[in-house]
Amino acid sequence: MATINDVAKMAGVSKGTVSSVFSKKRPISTEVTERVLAVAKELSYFPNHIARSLAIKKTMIVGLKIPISREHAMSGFEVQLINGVIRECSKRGYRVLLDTLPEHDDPIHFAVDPVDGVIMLNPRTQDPRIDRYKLMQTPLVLIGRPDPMDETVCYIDNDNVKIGNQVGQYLLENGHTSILFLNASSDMTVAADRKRGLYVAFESSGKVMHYSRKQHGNPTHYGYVSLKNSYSNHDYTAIIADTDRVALGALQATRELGIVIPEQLSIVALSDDPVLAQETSPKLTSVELSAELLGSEAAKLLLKKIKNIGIVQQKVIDAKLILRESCKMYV
Amino acid sequence: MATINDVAKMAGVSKGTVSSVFSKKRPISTEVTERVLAVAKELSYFPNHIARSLAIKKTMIVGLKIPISREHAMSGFEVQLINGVIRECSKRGYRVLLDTLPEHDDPIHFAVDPVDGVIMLNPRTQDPRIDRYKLMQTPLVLIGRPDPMDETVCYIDNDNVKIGNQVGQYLLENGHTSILFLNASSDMTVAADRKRGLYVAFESSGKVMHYSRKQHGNPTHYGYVSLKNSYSNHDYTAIIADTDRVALGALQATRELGIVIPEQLSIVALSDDPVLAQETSPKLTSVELSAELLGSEAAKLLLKKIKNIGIVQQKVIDAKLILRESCKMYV
DNA sequence: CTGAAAGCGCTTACAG
DNA sequence: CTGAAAGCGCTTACAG
Repeated sequence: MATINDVAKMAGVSKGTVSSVFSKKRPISTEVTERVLAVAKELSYFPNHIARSLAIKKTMIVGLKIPISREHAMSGFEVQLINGVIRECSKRGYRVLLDTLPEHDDPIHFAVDPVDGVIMLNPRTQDPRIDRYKLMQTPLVLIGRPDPMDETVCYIDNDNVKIGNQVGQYLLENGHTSILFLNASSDMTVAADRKRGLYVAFESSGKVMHYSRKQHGNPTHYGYVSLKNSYSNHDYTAIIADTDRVALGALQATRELGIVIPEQLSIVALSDDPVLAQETSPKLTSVELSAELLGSEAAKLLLKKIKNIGIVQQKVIDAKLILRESCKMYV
Repeated sequence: MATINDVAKMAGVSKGTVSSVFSKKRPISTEVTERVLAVAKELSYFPNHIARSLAIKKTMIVGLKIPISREHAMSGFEVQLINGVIRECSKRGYRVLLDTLPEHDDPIHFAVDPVDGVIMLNPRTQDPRIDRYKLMQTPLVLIGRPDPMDETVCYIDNDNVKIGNQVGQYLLENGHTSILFLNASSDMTVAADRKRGLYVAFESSGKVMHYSRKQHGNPTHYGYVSLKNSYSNHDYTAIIADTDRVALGALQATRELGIVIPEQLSIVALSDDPVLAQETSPKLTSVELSAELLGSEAAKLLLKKIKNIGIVQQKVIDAKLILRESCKMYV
């Protein structure tokens, strides 16, 4: 690969000049410009992004830290979210470095990446990475709230307490008396928040709430097995599934069990791929988390923070319960 | 941000030594190691990935060029494909730089990116980027064949002629007499290839094939409008939809038109999201392109090529027609 | 086991 | 409008 030096020599100019004809940061006479361009073409010279980044300390790349399980495909939620950040970034000329590598807790392996800022999905409790980004002064925005809460960090989140509460309310108002909550795994703040919201709704109702947490593994399988194993011993009137894929598994179990939805059992999913939810039969009642919006708002905020490192801001994205066909109204 | 120089000075060693402590490329005494680490921690030093990349000429990042429309979400095909490359890359410690930016045809804006190689989805006809990557000696693998054909470039592809042919055969064998082919837009090699395969199947059959090409815009809308506008004037017995989203649109039109599937009209989709295809009603007969496999094989090949720039290799991924419920068998 | 120095390929004041 | 030189933050022979 030819370097800026090669073309400078062959064109008989300084590398500063070559640099300028490519960057247009200072005016160069047309004759020199043409000569340089001709030589560049002849030598197949292309500017080196890395060297440039090192010099100007900016890459026009945004890092997206998103833990994707090795075994399963991305969920609809993740896909939409990625979509949101890509779209927003691409609008402003940024590209996205997808980082799904398992995190080293060892700070020695923490390097400052070739990015101008990072978006981090689902920070863990006490996530050490948050402090590290602070130390390296890398602009950071979380999707999902930091735990413990820290108002000096930027984040975008749903109000998951509210979501849990709302779904609980809805079910109660429609006469449900016994529900099964198939929650996310317990290390996620969303799981805790939704559970809390739901509890508040049920607290004084006297109704029964069964509870289960996802351990690991295939979400569809989780939904399937949970229902299959426990339905006969309980009289659920409704089940709340952590995601649409969990709901899909549950749906399958109901078919095999001969349970008819929503007459004998209602299902609501908490995270929803709008196109999938409309194609299931019955169509899935679900709460729309607006994953795409979470993503694009996170990107917007990050890009703002990259321009102006000082700002700290949080934003909660509204979620709404979309009534479709999988829930029975008892009243 | 502290640099390697700062810690070297404060620890009273050379930067080569600091470098070695972090990279472990040459042995450093434990006492020096500890001192350096302590200082690094105190100064919040983190190695700079960019500087390192410049020095060693390697980034452990793979570029993925994938044109994603600004308006619509990624298709299931794209999602699975991305999944495949991410998974494979992440296994080997590589990260993925997602580049959805519109390509400048202007070679001036072509820079050598901070990547060790690139995967390019759907190269255009006469794609000038292919030559440019050759010139910059960046390992490249295409997903979709180069057009015109060039056996010196690495690529992974389905056999789209065969796919078109197979679907045509299947429809013919089942007694279909008039079909509508809702093809992809004409600038894609897949469109030409599938059309050719289909033609070959229909050639001597005496059956009618109506043909339409996607212009742009929403695929679901394309399927919806195409069917809605033309069904009354023709007697299609089957329609072939370029993707499952096109099929979804067509399905919607059939509902509004009161056409019952598959009794009055059969539908087969050419690109398929397995989970979606199973949730539609009726379940969609479709050909599985194995997008995830296309992605992971492309990544495998690229990683191989990064190790050994010399190799050139092509691979065709088998597609299979999955019979579900949306096609009637007339015989 | 460690250091001094050149080098990776750019950019950018400073000077003219 | 252009050049010479320092600098961005690392790595790596070479020498000891």
